[in-house]
Amino acid sequence: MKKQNVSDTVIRRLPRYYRYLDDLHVKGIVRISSSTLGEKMGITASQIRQDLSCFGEFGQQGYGYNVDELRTEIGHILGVDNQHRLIILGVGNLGHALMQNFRFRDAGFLLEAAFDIDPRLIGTEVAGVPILDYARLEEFIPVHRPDVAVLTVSQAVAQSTADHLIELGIRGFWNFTNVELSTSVENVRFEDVHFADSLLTLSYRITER
Amino acid sequence: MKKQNVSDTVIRRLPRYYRYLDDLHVKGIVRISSSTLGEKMGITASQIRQDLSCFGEFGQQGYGYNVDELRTEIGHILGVDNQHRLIILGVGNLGHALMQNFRFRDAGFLLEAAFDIDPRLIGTEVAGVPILDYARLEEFIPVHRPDVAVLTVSQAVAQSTADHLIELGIRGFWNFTNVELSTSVENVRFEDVHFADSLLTLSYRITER
DNA sequence: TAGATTGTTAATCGATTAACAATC
DNA sequence: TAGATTGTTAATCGATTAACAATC
Repeated sequence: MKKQNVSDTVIRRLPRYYRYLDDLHVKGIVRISSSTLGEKMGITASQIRQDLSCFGEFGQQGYGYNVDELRTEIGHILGVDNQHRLIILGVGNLGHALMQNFRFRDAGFLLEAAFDIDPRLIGTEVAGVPILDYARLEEFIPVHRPDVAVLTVSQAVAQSTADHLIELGIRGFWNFTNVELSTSVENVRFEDVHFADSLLTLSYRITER
Repeated sequence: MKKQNVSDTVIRRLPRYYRYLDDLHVKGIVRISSSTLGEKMGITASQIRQDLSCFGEFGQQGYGYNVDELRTEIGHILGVDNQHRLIILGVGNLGHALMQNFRFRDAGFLLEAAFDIDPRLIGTEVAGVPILDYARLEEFIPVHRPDVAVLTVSQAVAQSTADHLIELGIRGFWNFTNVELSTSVENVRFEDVHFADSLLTLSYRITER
């Protein structure tokens, strides 16, 4: 029975299921039971079945789950076959690293362009993706209609850049600045990658007390 | 009354408190109540007081909290004044970006060196930090005794690199490879930064259904 | 003193685990 | 058919919120 609103706790586990299932698939494993998967992942079989039940019925009694099928279903739930379009704002070290290394395709995203204000970067390409002048954003967005903006600008301009992009219609932000963004506009989603927060929790855990 | 084992949910909120308090401190704000802070952060005053009570009593009835004092206390709990030492494994785009941009100092870490196998990188420096030959790891670690290794190597060698480092005594890993690491050695902590998982949750949230 | 706000206990809510009938 | 394993309901556990006496 499908749920209306699935809790954030469940959503945050989906990519992990997706990764494990993809791995099993690559290894040529065809079927898996919730208990075997649970063992591998270090969680209970109950949790897996409970999580999946939010979205439908994907298994078969006495058999378990077809790995490829379940992987595809979870991918679908996550929206990886939606071909979301995305742009990068700020081609510093981190923006550049993402352009060069991150498999946007695997997450179902198409990287259309990157933007910067540095004249030495504008007009060049990284991994086949053009770096355009930030000033040309306003003409670019209505034409290409990207869904998501990756924010790899400096902290100082993070909020103002976001505001500008929201005004132009962007509704999803993958935020790498160590700033929490906010807006009064409806349906804008921020996904923060807080490096510092992550390292600090590690610091806590290795601190003797 | 201090708790023995503080739950992970609480720990993961501490860096956020730390950030907000630091911000208030920089803005020159001296005191704050749990309700005002809660409003700013979008959480309840109850939660703040409950969270803090795991570690001690930091406020004063009728007054609230001294911003600078509470910030310092939370920093202490997180271990930022421990001067943890850290090394980077793999100076690709991402390793390089972290060396150049990330404020390790602010998180209480001292970046001692980076390691790579590329002869074009070995012997050079980034932001004043030397890049050394991976082959020299075994002589380096016993001398400098780093606490944490940042893993920015390729997926393919992630687990084997971790195994090697664990053998040499490293007990904390800040893991940027999209692989989940494991070990049978006690007291080893992994903190994963899963870019793909993060982007996939954003994908879910912007997908119409 | 009166008002404000803490730390903590109790109540509520949500998430995880266990149990089991249904069924492949 | 018998064994295995699902999806779901019920029980448990943990986390969040509310309430309030203590007190600055």
